[in-house]
Amino acid sequence: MTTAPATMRGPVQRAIEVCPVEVSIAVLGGAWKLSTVKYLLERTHRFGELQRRLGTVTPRTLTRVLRDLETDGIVVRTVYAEVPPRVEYSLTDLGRSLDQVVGWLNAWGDAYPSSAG
Amino acid sequence: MTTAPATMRGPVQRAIEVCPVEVSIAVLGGAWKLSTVKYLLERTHRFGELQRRLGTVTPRTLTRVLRDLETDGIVVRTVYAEVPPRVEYSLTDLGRSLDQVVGWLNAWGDAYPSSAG
DNA sequence: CAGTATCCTCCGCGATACTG
DNA sequence: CAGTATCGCGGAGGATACTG
Repeated sequence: MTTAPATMRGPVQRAIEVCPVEVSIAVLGGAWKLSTVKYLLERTHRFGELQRRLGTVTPRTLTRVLRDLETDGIVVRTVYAEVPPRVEYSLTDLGRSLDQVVGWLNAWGDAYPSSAG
Repeated sequence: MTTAPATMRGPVQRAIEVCPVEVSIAVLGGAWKLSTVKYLLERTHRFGELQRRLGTVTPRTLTRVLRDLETDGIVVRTVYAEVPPRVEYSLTDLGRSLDQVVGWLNAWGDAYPSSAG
């Protein structure tokens, strides 16, 4: 129904054997992934935009993050045949279905350190 | 207010510099962590119980997972001076505050593969 | 029962430099 | 602008064996 991954990444496959929450972590865990989704929930972004908003991510890492999210059916990559090159990243239906989840995790992470000293 | 970590693990510290969602991932990301929390939301568990319910986790890994969750203020470890030894793991207030999050992630992960082939 | 001790492998992620 | 190419390190997580 929603957008579906063509091939399944290893970590995701293995997670399915364990528990649904492990599937979520296999897809969304790892640095920069949820931050990227969070920005894409806001609006479509270009590669450089994402890089600047994320702050300290390297191009290589951001590329892999976006490729993973694309493989997992979260992100769609659109290339425009222009000069200079323009590539836009947006969310699939499945990606947009993360709206609530991202909201909760953002709120929980935001409240987290306040309980510490 | 809720239970607070005494010391802060490196990944969590670094995540704070980036985005609240990265904090959540720093605490909850990684294999077995959310599954463990999910079972502990159900009720208190002993070490061996958790190991059996998780299925294929090694003792070494489960120990580290539980120590991390303890350091991060999610889990409480209670040792009973008995023979044979008995150790029980339960959630802190902060850990219990993950109820909703775990529910969402479990539901999302459960629906995830159905959209694929 | 509830872990430790050792060892080892994979790969996530960063640093740096280069390109169509 | 939007990446790729190379290199390297640290740490997550498994395999196996042992212990208070």
